[in-house]
Amino acid sequence: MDKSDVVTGARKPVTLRQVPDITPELPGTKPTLKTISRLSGLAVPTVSRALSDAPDIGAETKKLVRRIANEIGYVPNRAGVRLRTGRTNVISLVLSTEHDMMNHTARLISSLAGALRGTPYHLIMTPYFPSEDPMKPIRYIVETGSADALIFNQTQPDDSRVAYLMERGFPFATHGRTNWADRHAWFDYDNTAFGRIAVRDLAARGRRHLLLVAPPTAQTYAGHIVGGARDAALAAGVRITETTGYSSDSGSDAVRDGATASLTADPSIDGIICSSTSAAMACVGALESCGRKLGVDIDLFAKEAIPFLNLFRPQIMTLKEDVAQAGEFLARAAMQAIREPDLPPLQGLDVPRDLG
Amino acid sequence: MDKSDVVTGARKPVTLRQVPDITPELPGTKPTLKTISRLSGLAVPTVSRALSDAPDIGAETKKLVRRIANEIGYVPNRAGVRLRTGRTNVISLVLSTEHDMMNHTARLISSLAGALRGTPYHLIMTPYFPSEDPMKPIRYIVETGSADALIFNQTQPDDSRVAYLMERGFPFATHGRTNWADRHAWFDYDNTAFGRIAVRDLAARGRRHLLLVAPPTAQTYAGHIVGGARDAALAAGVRITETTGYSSDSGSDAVRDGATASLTADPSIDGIICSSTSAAMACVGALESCGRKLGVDIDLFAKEAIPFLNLFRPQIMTLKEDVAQAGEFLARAAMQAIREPDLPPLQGLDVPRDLG
DNA sequence: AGATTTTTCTATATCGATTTAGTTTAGTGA
DNA sequence: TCACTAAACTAAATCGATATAGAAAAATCT
Repeated sequence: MDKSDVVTGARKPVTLRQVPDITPELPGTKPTLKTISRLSGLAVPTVSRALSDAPDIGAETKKLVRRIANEIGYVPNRAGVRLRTGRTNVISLVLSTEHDMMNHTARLISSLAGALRGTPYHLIMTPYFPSEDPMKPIRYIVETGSADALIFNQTQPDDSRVAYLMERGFPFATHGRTNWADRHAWFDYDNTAFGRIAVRDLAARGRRHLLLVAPPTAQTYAGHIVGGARDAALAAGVRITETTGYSSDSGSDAVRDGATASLTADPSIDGIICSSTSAAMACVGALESCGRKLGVDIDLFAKEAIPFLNLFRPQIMTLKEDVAQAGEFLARAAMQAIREPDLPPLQGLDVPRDLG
Repeated sequence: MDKSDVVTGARKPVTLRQVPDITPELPGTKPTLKTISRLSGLAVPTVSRALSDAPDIGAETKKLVRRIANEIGYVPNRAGVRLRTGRTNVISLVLSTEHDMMNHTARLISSLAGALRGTPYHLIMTPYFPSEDPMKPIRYIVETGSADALIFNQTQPDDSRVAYLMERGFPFATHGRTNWADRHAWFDYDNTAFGRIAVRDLAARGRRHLLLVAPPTAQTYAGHIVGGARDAALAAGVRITETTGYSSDSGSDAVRDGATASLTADPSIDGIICSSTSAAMACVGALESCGRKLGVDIDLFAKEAIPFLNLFRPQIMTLKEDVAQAGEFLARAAMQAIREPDLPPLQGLDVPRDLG
């Protein structure tokens, strides 16, 4: 027996009559709840509640309303919803405009956008410039309520943005972990594994002294790479030199010059580990200018988001970071943080497989 | 004499008294016009009109209202404005998720975002998938009114998106021209000049038979490149072969295979022109696999958004396309299309300077 | 002086959706 | 049969900003 047949003491529900008039009054006018109200003869709030499947609306009524809504192509007005409920249906991707980040970021954007297809959420970009306070865009979004959730990257261990958002209970997901990783949503590439694999594979090729061109130490993942590399170096009995004065984010020229200096200062270096594509290209420039032969008397191990480096030099040893996976995960994590704030936050680690 | 002193027959304006109470009632509550209304003793519409500098509000009143607004950090609620006026303060960048997302688009995004800083406009991304109708996202934005203007690229001569938007009078700006270029806002790289310079520079190096790896013919700029190249080829007396079966957008593998076939089929080819970075890299792969020596018995001329190719192979002849300039221009063009629909649309051409 | 004009402000309605507090109707129990 | 309850609605208020119409006060004109 259908639940809707059990009517015990009830007001007569509306009869499922024919829709009187489908043609909208003004052709250029978008349908609203009022349009459906007029067409169905029901009050506007009834229509609203019917569409949101509220328990105090009759089954036949819901069916009628949904049919009309479908036929006239009703889509809720976002400004109306936002004004009344505060829900924006917007997820903001906050990103640095630093160019180094950009090819990575472009992939992230497209995968985030893809994951939000079919959901009511839109993706907006809130850029900030490396020269200004990273807190600024975050505060702006939270204070103006211009998004339901935030996604951002370049996390630091004691990231002030994360602290701020957790304190306020504002939904967010990060690309990269923090000291409070157990308490918020994140997705991360397993950079510890990257560091470990890099050292192991280089050691397996007989390299004994590795130059590690890591990210700036402020970033959480720099620690991961260094940690993984050190562990593996101990195990394999190889030596590691961490760069000082330049990092994988320093820009091509700085890395090239820095690496050249490092290689000249210590000719025993026979392997390089790079955490970014552009740093890897700069290092190739450096080692070739020092007269070293890649794959012969020195090896280079690098991480990349796009299969590019092996077109550049087939000898480079590479590990792929699947940014598309990150985007898809972060979109889901952000939506869950919005809709189910009490559930444990989604967390995901992309563990690279060593194909070497 | 101050204009505000000329009071000829007027209602007594409000006295510029001290603000009675600055503390907002509930600390977590964002200030609205109502807050300013309460603090100033003025009606809400008066406050609104004062802030928008309406002519029927007294100078002292405006000063008072602005001061309070500043002190309590008033920011207009976007949903309120949007609901009432229909203005979204949003500009949508519509882009394909497939294309050459890596360099080009990423730069475009960051420069667009930069140009919109300090304006009330936000940038949202509306991606579409190559498999689906390019009209779909456009129609969605226009019909749901989710942006005030659109920006998109990959224009075709008789672009249906442009036709649709012009017909409806919806503000937009394109990266790339169309048949109706005189009637809408656009920014374009002068690809005719690119084609011309490429041929001339290759001819100057003694190359006599050039392979042109152009974009898909559907795109407007493909015609420009081909046109420029043909003209210059006539003038210089060199031969041009346009690729068939593959274009600069076909993907690295397809370009590599195609170019290999072309070079094998016609060994007289001693120069290649590429309109994209990835195609250029693929062509290098092809020519090297044919045993040709870049810069010695064959030359390659390519366009790139980021100085990358000369790290890859210093012998590649390159011309730079300044995408940042495009982003900045398109942002301004879109804003003008919104605010001054009757002014002639902004149009800009980036003419490359030949440094060869 | 009285009517008119000007300036400056207020009252009210509105955009679209949703929440809260009723109201109607039909069936139930005594 | 009559109060009582449950179900299924409707009415009114609200979110924040703004457009429109109208009202109050001061200066000007006749």
